[in-house]
Amino acid sequence: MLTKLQDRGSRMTSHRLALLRIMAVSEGHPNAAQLYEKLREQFPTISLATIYKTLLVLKEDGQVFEIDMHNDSHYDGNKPYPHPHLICNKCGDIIDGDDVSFLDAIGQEIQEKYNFQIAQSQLLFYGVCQNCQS
Amino acid sequence: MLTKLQDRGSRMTSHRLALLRIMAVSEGHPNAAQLYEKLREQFPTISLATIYKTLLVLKEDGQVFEIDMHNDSHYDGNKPYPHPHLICNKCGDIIDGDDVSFLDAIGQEIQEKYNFQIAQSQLLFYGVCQNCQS
DNA sequence: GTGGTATTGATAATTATTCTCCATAGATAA
DNA sequence: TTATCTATGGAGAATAATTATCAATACCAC
Repeated sequence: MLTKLQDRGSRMTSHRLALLRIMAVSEGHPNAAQLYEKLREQFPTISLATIYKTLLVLKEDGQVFEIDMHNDSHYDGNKPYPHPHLICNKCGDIIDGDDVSFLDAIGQEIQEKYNFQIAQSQLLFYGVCQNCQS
Repeated sequence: MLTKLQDRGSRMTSHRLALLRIMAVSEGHPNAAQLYEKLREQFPTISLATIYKTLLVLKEDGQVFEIDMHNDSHYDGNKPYPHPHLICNKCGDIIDGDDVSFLDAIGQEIQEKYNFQIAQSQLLFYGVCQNCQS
């Protein structure tokens, strides 16, 4: 993971390593502010701007996926490959929708019908999650 | 369309009618600023806040669909039912991806596998459109 | 170690969207 | 038609996430 960064002329710093670790370990989908709070425990002088800059680098690297929600992006570092996200309107939880087939099928269909070269996708389903239904 | 509004206790005004007409007629997917410019031709004193307020009402009514792009929402008034949007990274065009099957299949799969009640969806595919490939 | 350069932190700037508040216009009933 | 009640409109301020600026610092190849 760090070789990928260095190949692009980027440097591996303690901040970036820590952010990568948090993204890889944490189960959730934090936003910039939440990452900021977590990193401040280890690096009390870290700036919010640094979070955004680091996330930008990691996004370009494909190591982190941005879930572009309305005026509040969240980030997925566990599974940076394209997959749907299920967002609960009640508890706000973001559930990873891997295990969903048809994705390749949809991609292929769009490619053929519209002659559109897909580079990335953002599939968000809003609704009510299992826990909030009871 | 206007009865729908009135049922909810909303009033049909000349501004709203004009905005509905523009949304229904125009082929594109304008954002708030673009709608503001178009409406200013007819109503020079209209405010940008009015655009946002009207769009909010129409969204709640289901007459307009919000394409929630990064810090710049665009709106779809032609086909307010859920369908994918193909966004070209080169020319910025937004293409309607109706005619795409598998959507119901994906919805059903998510419903079953995750026991998730889908209320709305936002399916964005980023890439290169047909025109920009040549 | 040293030097060149990417990164950092503090803060200002930007930008889309929302809020506030009062004036006005639309609907309803007499 | 007129009076009245309430939703809507306009102007500008306020909000909040994100980005830009820039001097100081830390990383890494040599």
